[in-house]
Parts: sequence; C-alpha cells; structure tokens
Amino acid sequence: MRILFAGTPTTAATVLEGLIASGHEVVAVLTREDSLVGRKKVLTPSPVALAAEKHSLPIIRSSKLTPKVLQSISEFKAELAVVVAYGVILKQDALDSIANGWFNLHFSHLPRWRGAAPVQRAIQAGDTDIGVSLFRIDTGLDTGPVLAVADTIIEPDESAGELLGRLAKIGVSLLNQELPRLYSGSYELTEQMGEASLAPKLNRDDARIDFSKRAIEVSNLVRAMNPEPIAWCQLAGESMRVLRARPVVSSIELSLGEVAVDGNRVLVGCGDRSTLELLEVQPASKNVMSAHSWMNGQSDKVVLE
RNA sequence: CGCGGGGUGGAGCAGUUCGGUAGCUCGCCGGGCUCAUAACCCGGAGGUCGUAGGUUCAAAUCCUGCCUCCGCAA
Repeated sequence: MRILFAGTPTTAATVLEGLIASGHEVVAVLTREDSLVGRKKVLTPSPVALAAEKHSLPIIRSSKLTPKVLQSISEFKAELAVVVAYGVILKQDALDSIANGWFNLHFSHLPRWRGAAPVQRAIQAGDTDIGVSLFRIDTGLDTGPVLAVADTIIEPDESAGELLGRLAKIGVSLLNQELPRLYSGSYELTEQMGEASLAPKLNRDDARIDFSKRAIEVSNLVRAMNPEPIAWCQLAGESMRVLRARPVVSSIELSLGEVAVDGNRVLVGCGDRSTLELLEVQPASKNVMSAHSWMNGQSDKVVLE
C-alpha cells in the first residue's frame, strides 16, 4: 500500500528509516519547513527531510496543510498516512484526503500524555512505565481511536533522548505488526479509555532547576530535559546546564544548592534534606564536562541557585 | 551586521588590569605506607600559552587580522 510518511524530529526519522528498511512502500514524505538553526541561523532541513533525501524520496516541506499543499500531496496517490511527531494538527479536509486515513504513532499509553512532549512529561512526572500507541487521527489533540499499544518500562536513569530512541524502535516493531492489518482492512479500533492528561511542549522555563525540590524530582527533571532543552540553574549569575545527575544517599549535610565534593562524587543539597549527585554539567561558554572536572576548576565555595 | 563568553601540559581552571623564570585542583607514570582504599606520603614525565603578523631589550600578558568552541536570543 502506498504510504505517505509525515514527521519532523530525529525520532520520526528513525521510524521512517525503520519503515523503509522493513520494505514498506513509502511514496512521499511530509515534514515541516526547514528552520533557521543556531547562532548563524543556518537554514537546516528537519531530520526527517534528511532521511528522506538519503533515500531519494519526494519531500513536501510545509507546516500548514493548505488546500494547495493537500493538492500536491494528492499527486503521490498515497492510500495511507503514517504520522510520527509531525507537529501539525490536521483538519478534516486533510484527514479526508487520504482514503485509508492517517495513523499516528504516539509515545504514550493514551489517553495519558496527549500532546507534543509525552516522553519528557512522563519522565518529569516520575512515571515508571510508558507506551507507544498507534491510533487513527481525528481532529482533536491525540484523541483518536486506538489500534494497538506496546508498553515498556522506563529505566530509572534513562534520559528522554535515550527513551525516545528506544520507543522509536518499539514503534517500528508495532508498525510492522499492525500495518498488514491496515493493508487488509481487517482491524478494530477502540476508543481511548481512562484518565487523560496533557503533555505540552517544553520551554526553557520548564527546564529551570529548583533545588528546594527533592533530589529525585530534580533528577527526573534533568532526565526529562535531556537532550532538549536541558535542565539549567544559575551559578554566580551565569546559567549552568545540568545534563546528567542522580539522587544519592549521603551523610553530608548540605544547604539548598550548596555543592561539595565527597570522594569521587560531586554532591548538591536539595529539598527535604535529600542529596543529588551531579554527573555532567555545562557552565555558560564552556563545553560539556564531567562534574568532577568542573569542580577541579572551582576555587571558591560553590552554591547553585 | 542579534547579545555575550572561551581557546594556557591528558581534564578543569588561575595568571592578562600594571609585559620580566608556567601556577592551582585532578589525572598519568614510578616508589612508599596500610588488613585495606577513587585515602595518605615521596619522586617524575608532560606546555613553541588557538593561529599569523606587529610593538618591545623582553609578550600567555599590549595592538591588528584570521581560525575555532560555547551560552543566551530567534
């Protein structure tokens, strides 16, 4: 069956690669417009666009499905659309434009964590399990009826990036398992059941560390915000990013944000007398470094805030 | 021309204001101590200070160009 693939970030690119490798007939790729990235504002294609180029697939770059764009999509005569983090809400005319419908691979066990950042929100909330849902898109935000779900455990030290990579692979397996049913038309959809929650997109304010929270919560934040947008705090007025950290047991008494070296561990005091071990940090203007290296260069008492 | 901060032995930093013998915290190598140690003690190797030019008796330090890395913003 002729498939239109729609997606934007790295995770979506991984799924696209998986579909192609599995022999599915991807006839065109829909992704968001190239965006200006970095200090030099280099016009950069999305990871999905790059993957599509690699396989010489036709690419439609658009962040808005206007009638004109839908018209150009229709030329590829796709019979089914597979969506992974495309980042655009589809309207009815778009949904109607493909005969067998649009199916979305969403990284949560719906209806939990509907929205743009399910994996990050799940980790931030301290969830210990998560799912990959395949559902038929309707006009709501991740509200469509579900075809299949694959669940998995969230490892205690797993970052959002690592988990996302794993979920993408699970997603490919799920698609390989379910696509044949969609091709044949012999499948059943189930309305979403249970309590819904929202997983809005992350911004920099979400990633601000609050050391009055307990170490486990700070640790969850750090994991959730890696690799984007990266949890951060302040040191002497400059921002400092924390890429990896974990809650530990320590006999050292530290005030909130106070940093101390204990043997080979770099500890920081958190709320409720809990302790967080910093593993990897990045001070402003500096490269990413181990917490140990960072402390080697500190001569005065260090307090994060 | 968006704002700003860096580039000094393997790592992280100080030293640059006011030019004059390369410093600190680690790591590494060798030895010692200990029941033991990512603890302690002793010794050691390792740097043309990003790069090209300029000023000077003398440049990590002052001047100019270039390369390169990064935070914020978008």
